Amino acid sequence: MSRIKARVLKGFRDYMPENMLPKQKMLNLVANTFESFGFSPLQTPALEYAECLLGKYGDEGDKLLYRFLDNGERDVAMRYDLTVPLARVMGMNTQLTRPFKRYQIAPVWRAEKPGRGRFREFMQCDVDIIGAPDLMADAECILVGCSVLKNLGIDEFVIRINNRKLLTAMLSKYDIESPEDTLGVLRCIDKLPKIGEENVRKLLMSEHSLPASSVDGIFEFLDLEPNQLHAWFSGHELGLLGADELNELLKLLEELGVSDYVDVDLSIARGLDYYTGTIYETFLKADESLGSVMSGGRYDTLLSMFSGQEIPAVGISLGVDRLLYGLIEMGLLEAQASPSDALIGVFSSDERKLSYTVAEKLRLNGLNAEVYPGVARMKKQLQYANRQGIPFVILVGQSEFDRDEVILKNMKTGDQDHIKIDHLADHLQGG
RNA sequence: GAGGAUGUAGCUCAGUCGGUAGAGCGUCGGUUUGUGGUACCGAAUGUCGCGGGUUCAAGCCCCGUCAUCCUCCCCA
Repeated sequence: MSRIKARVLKGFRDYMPENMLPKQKMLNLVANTFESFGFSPLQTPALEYAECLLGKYGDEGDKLLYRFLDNGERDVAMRYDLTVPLARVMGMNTQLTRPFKRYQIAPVWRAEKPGRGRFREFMQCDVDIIGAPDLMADAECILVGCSVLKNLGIDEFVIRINNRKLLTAMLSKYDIESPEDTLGVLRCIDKLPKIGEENVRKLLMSEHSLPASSVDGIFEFLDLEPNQLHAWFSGHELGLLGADELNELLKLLEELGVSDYVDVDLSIARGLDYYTGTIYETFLKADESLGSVMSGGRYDTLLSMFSGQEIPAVGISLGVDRLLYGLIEMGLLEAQASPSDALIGVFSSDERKLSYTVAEKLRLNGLNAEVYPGVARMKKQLQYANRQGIPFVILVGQSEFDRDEVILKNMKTGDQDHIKIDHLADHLQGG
């Protein structure tokens, strides 16, 4: 039999146990936090009709879809994010009670060129509120995001918020109206923290051939305080609306007690073009170079593509992999090869049933316990526990069992003691 | 998609002037047949990314190709 070369596709990864265990811990906590705010889980198919996804992400986005004909010649594509499938679900289930609050944690696929921290398959984790035009919904998304990070043990982070209406209004003030120009200029402004004001000015003038007066105006806008926005946009309806929205949101966030985590940053733009109002990105102070770990915004027009009517929507999305990386980097989560609290060794075939008895007893007490699957030399069994990072090994032979005892060995310190079987779970739970 | 760098043992890498390969770590075995992680002893391991060319001779030189990493780009 010829051997097949073992390999995975570029941009795709195996998720090994040592990473999956902390990741699942994190995701459980995230899901519980979402549910504590009344968000319900939703699951949608990996594969969608291509037409359901096309035209929602901009021209670039369409090119990044994994798209092909299935065996029945149907034009299909793998989901690119979780927001558009949600919009599709809303279009198919118009009877759903609104506001509809759901969360979804699932992989998405983008046929991008993979790079550092960028993959073709990655996990997204979204919470959205559909059918709530009030800014209270925007504020709630931000509040949930703060709770998630705090529950994960992160306290040093900043959520930068902005409003697309302000950006659109500001650009139209300088006669930048076409979608391509708008996006191009926004993308340019988005680079501000990365490349600095001078370079952004140069880019705006060279690549977008903006007059110096417009560029000056753009930077004047970027330096405005929230309370100056209203005056700056005087007479400009959309701009005034955006200014009011932003200030009202800030007031709400104050009421919710999360203002300390929030910063207004008028240069935040976000890549996807379906955002219509509030937008936000979140950075960990410990490592801002990680990029945004949580972002999103309001998209009041996207749903109309499926339902024919405008349904307001707002949501936030966690960068699961980045967040996990950050948590491990900050020492808040540890890589872990095995979920077991204890390994029960086996001395002989005659004594293995004793090991099974002890293991079952631990499981009934809510502990994770595994019996070594074989009658190997004790050296090998201990070595296995050691390599898997299992903190305790329990040895039980007939002589110990006859006295209702086991040997409990702490693999970190090397200490071992005879423990009554009835007290075993307490010893393990106590650490 | 554009530019740059790198591909040699499971991993990290060395390899001189072209003369068909080496170290450390890891793995396996032993010192301890009911005790790991530290110590000591021993062993196994290669289509030198792939294809072609130059040469008496190529890991090394030339051409092509593929893969990986970095930068630009874009994002989560």
